[in-house]
Amino acid sequence: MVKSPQSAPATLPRFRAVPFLTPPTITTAVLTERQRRELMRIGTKVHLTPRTIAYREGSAADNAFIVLDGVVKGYRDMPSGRRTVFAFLFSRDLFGLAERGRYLNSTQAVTQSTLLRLPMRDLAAALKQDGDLQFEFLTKITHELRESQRRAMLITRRDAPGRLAMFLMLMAERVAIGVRPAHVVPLPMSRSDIAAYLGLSLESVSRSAAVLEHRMLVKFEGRHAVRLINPEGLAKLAAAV
Amino acid sequence: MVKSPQSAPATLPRFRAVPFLTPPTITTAVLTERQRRELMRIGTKVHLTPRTIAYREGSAADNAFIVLDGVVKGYRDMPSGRRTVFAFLFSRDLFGLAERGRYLNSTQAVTQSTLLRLPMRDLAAALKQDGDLQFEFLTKITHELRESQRRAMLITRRDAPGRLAMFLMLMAERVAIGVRPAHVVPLPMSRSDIAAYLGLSLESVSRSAAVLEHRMLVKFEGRHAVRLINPEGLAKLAAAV
DNA sequence: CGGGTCTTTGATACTCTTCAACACCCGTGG
DNA sequence: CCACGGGTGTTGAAGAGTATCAAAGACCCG
Repeated sequence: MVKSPQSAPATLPRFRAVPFLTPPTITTAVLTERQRRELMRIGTKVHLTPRTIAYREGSAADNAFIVLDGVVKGYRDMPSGRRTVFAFLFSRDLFGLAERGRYLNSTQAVTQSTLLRLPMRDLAAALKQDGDLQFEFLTKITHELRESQRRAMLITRRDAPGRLAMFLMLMAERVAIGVRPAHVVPLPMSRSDIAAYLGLSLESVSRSAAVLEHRMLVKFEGRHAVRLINPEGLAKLAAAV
Repeated sequence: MVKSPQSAPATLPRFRAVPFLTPPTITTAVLTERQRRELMRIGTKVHLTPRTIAYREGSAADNAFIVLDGVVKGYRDMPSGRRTVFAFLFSRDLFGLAERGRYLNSTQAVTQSTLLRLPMRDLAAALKQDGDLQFEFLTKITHELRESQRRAMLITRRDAPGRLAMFLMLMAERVAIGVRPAHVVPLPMSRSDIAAYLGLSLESVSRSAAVLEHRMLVKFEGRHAVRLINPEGLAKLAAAV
């Protein structure tokens, strides 16, 4: 069986990131073998069952985390009881960098997950010493800033079907890095999580899904997968803004 | 005349950021004198008149920037002609870290501004060599990620007056760092910029401003300032979500 | 003082939210 | 193996709020 980069063993941490320098200048492979071992030395593996909370908003931010395997969501409960999901964190994502020593939002496992827990003090010390390693972190955080802006773009849209279309495109391109677009895209999270991510009501997500199906763009298969029937049409709708 | 940190001369760069480590661990002053001089050595000052574009979306991202003085906006034009403002960048803000050597959005001076232009290659080299300096950048980018998430929270709100209230609170706390809440808050940007930032129509912003005034929460003074009449009430409305 | 830009105000249509009831799926227990 | 129950997801109807189109008003600069 051929080992693809997608399914690399979750033993050593990696980053999912696009560097900001142009190709000819890239001297990084988004974590070298040595750097990954260094991170493993600093951190400890943590296994999370679905719905387990990694940390809560407001608690002491002693650790940063790297997702080795699985899906985690970062969210925040609003005073009104509404919940907002800021990000779905997948394998090779970094999270847990907080403000003034306190986490600003909570994180919960969506699926069975494995995390690498990195004590902030040790991590900070290691980063300051190893400029190249730290540069990878800088690249990664910048990448996450851009992803956050993409979500902001998504939320800016007013029409629910358009938002859902953009979301599906995001999920699709995540599983199809470099490969031809996957035609069946897994959706590990619940409808309610999707709604909280899209800033819509649960019902609107459901209706939008029906709209997309009626337009013959996609076909939802069970609760946790979509088949892309007409990827071009979906992309066109997603890009409309 | 006493020189406050707020009005420090725009000769040396600074960062506006909240560190992620807890106070006892903070060994940084958000750029030491030496680091600031190092950045000045790498970069060059650029003066921008209002409406001048620092760079355009899609162009080669050869430089990062630090705002020394003035206000700059980061925006993106959607296919539909709609414009989204992602961030207002103030003194001590960092911007221009791009993806794969291309800027993802455009930046334009809102007011007369002074920037420090930092060639990416030199900057990257300097950061890799000076772990402490790079840690400041990491802190700063993390700070901007949080600010991006705050905007996302803002956009998630459905009611226009609430969004505007949150925006005014943001602007107010920016000018009142450590000081008692300022009662007159400058709004350098146009209504249309505010609308693009809030994800609302221009008219909705105008109407929301009227609502806030009728509720005796604020009083708009001219086009570029607000007086906070009832800061607690405004904060309460802003926090409602 | 005048032109042009920016902003405010008004009326209508449209979409999403909300509340409510129903259908579905899955694990559990009989 | 089948029935049951709770969480999850879907569908329906009414109401709230903003976007849009249109026009008048305020402000700024030359």
